[in-house]
Amino acid sequence: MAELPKAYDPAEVEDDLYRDWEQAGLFHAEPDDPGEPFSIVIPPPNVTGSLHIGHALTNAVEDAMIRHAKMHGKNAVWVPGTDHAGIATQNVVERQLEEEGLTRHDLGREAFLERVWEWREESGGVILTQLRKLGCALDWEREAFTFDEPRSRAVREVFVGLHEQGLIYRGYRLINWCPRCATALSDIEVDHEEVDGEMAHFVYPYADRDGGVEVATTRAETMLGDTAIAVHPDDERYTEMVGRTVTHPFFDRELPIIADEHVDPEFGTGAVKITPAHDPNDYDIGERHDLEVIDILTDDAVVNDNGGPFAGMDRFEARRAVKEALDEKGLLREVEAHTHQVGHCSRCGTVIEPRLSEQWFVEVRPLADKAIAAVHDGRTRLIPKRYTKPFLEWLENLHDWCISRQIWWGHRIPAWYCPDGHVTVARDDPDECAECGKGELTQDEDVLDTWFSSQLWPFTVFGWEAPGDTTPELETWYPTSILETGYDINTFWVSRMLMIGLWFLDEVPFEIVWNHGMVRDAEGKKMSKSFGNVIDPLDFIERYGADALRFALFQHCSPGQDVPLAEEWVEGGRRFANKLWNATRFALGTLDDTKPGGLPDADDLTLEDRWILSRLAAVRERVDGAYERYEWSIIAQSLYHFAWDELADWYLEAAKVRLYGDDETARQTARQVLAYVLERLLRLMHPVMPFLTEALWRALTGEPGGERSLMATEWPSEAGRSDEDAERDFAVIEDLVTQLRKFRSQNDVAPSKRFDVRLVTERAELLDRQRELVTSLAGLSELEFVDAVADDAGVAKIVFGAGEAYVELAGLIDVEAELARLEKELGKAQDDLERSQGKLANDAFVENAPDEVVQQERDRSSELERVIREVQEQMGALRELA
RNA sequence: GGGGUGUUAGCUCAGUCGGCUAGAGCGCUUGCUCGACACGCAAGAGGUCGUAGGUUCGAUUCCUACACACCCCACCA
Repeated sequence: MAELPKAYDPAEVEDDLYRDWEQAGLFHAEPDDPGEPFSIVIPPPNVTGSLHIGHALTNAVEDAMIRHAKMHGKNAVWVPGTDHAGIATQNVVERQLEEEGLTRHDLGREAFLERVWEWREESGGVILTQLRKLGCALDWEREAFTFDEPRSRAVREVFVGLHEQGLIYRGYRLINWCPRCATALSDIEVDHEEVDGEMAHFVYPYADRDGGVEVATTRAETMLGDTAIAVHPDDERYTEMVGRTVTHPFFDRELPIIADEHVDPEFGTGAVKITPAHDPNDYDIGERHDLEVIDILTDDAVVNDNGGPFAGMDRFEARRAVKEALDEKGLLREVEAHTHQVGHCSRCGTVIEPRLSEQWFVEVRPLADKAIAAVHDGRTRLIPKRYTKPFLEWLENLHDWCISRQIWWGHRIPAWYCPDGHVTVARDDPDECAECGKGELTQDEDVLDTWFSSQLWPFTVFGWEAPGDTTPELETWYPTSILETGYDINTFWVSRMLMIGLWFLDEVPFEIVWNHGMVRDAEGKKMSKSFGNVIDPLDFIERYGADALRFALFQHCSPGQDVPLAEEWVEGGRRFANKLWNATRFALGTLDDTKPGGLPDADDLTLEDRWILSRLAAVRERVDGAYERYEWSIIAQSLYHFAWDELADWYLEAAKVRLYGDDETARQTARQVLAYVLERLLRLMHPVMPFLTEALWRALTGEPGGERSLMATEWPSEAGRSDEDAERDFAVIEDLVTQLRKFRSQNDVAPSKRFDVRLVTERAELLDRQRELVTSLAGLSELEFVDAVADDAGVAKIVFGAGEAYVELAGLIDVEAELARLEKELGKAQDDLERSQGKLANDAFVENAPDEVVQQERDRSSELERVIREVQEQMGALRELA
């Protein structure tokens, strides 16, 4: 094998390795492949997107799961694909048009859609290419798109099916309207944010007497659509007013005062203005009392003709104008500051307008009930468990789902209207009205919520297009083994997949929902463009390597916990990769032609061999356990600790005695053990750092790659060998060596300077056998075992767990030089102390400086006093010696 | 308003069933070109485990209350 370069250069190997795996078919699986089925479907990223750090986390984790499963001999498949992401994608293309000074309406529906498809063809696949950079073992032959032909057929089938079952209906309802996107949204596409606003109080004058009813509102302009005043039925203040009317200040309209349980008498004046067209509660009240509904806004939230003198004003402009007009009429009472929650469009941030509108809905209750049952009886489990409760509560309180969107990019609603207004919902485009037989049908202009198609993902990717469909893929891989995703889309996506999967396939789409956290910056803050703390994973991959990024993510990733990420962590990942690279380089330089294989005869194993094999068994067990619980941080940290601290720092150093010695048998034993341990470690690490381990494994084993890749090897389920005796004995060595090194460091004995040690120890027999090891690791010349050593100023006594070590100081320490050094140290400390005490003696300082600063100075003084005492003691001892 | 999470070293986090001297990375200090690695080696400093109680032989770990921080959900104008 060619010699490895001195440092690991990820860019040099990553792309080639990926291509090699792919060409060898290691990413691909067929239903009839051997092994227990294991499947994951990728949370399809938006075609618009480019890889962000959240994708990197999800996909690194899923990749590790897939590689782990494959190494366990499972028939593992990971299906890639993208989401057409209705509004998000449409917005992107609309923004492009804007730069050309165009709107989608200038192009018209067809040309616009062509344009979006074009754009998707050009740049829509970028994100998938980026996933390759991360190392993802995705089965590219199975790539799917939520808006491709097979998926579209399934969407249509599901829509028509639910409609036939009466679970999809069209109706006038109050929905969330985004005036910028000009479309309806579902409840969860609205983000509530606290906003500082105003609560305006004003009076509706009674129609038939003096005075009036005071009401309060944060959205004054809605009063243009008010059609009643409501009070609580038991509110005595208003009892006699119920049934009377007030007059509208701007219109020739009388509003009845009605009684409704919904009103909270404690809040405000206890009287509420009712705007059925623009407030969900008011709408319900309007239904109960059969109130008139007056819509006062246009699609883009401008006051319409119903707003009389305010028509043409933007809603916020109208808000001010209405208040002014009320004030002029002497009806405005007070305007108080009021912070409240305001809904914003989750796609563009525009303030949402509740609005009455005709839309398509899914009646979710029956579907949700099935999902609830599945979670209750454990057919689907959420990890961590704590997400279960909010998940269930959400399902229990679910309102019907508004699925129609007034945009163009998406699955067109398969409903047609005849001139008489009859509705035909059909699997195939109809020629005539199902009700009256008339032709000249026009299709509904709207498209479906993007989540309506992505909810079908876990089975449409396996070929499901209609109820009853079965394919080998479905039979093998559905339900999927695990659904891994951020907790932020449990409601958007996970819940809907669960509901619809149960409804149409009568089976949960996944047994486990494993939630990772959100990637944060180094301070634990949310990453956002406005903060400027966004990390670009591709940039990091380029600079540090995919494995370094992956490792940094894994290190902090445990169920449900947010993952802090900073450049230093990724740098740490690269350092670790480099460490392993160099450990392997060392091995290659010393192994000669020895390839990894089995272990030598147990009789030939030395203490350090038995120890590292035992540690290997331990880390393997720990990693296996952590995999069962998906505790990535434990997996990463255990591997790190084993590879760096135990293998590199201790075992390699210990093995050098034999590897560089001249006992051929011993050398061969060391080589075999080293090759064995390293090879097993690379396997254990492969799911976490696939590129690095693959490159090193090929160098180590001489295997050619392709089908004979590390990726295709078996998980080392039996690696290592537990050995308590070896662990206990090696701990004695570690302890002694560490204490001796400490002595060396504290006394400034040069690392190259060897010295003699006499030991008084209960483990003389062990240490005598391991004399060479100890001497080598601690840099000793002689090791002598004695029964006792008399107290003597010239001898240092070093205590360790199994006894004491004694070192002659004479000749070891350069007394003069050491005294000079200490003299200098003492001088500096005394100067510092003098200055510090001077400060403290200064009353002005003590009086005026902040308490903590004064305290700091006091602490400093006493610390300096302590240092001075210690240095003086040391100098005393040294003088005695000289 | 409801629900949840967290509070451990300067920073970011581990800490499995309550039990040896509470760990890691980064940062910091000191010394080292020791035949893999200065992307390194060795040694070190640094923690009243948020506060107050309780259970226990023993609590960072379990319970209660409180404080602070963060997150999610929610149609009180």
